[in-house]
Amino acid sequence: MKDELRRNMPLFPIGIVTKLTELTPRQIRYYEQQGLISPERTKGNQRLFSFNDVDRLLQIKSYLEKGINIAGIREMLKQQQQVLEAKREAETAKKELSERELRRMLKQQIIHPRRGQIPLNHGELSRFFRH
DNA sequence: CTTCTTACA
DNA sequence: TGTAAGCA
Repeated sequence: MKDELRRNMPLFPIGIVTKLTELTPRQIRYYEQQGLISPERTKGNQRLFSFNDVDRLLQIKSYLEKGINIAGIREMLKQQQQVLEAKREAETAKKELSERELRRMLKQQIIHPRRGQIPLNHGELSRFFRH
């Protein structure tokens, strides 16, 4: 989950990206103008690309080689982004369910302590059920 | 020297 | 898309 931040860090100037992708600066700037990528800028207005930007450029390149036009690629990325969003939501829902399960089990343990188990005191209880 | 924008072929 | 000009 912390990887996402790393992948979105503005790191490389356009010169590095041209070597990484085999695309010309002209092409890269044009794709940005077409809304296919949104690299950050330095205080001096220079573009700084992230790993995600580079990956996306490589993706754009392969789509272009397969004969898909800019408009088509824009839609592909849009849909792909929606899929990722749905995935994140599903993941979040899953974790919330897990927490509810944990709470339920804790409550169960407090209400019906098993033999040999030390009951939780008030401090611990309030900590677990504060929310 | 690298990058940026703008304009033209 | 390539290239040139004039800046930063």
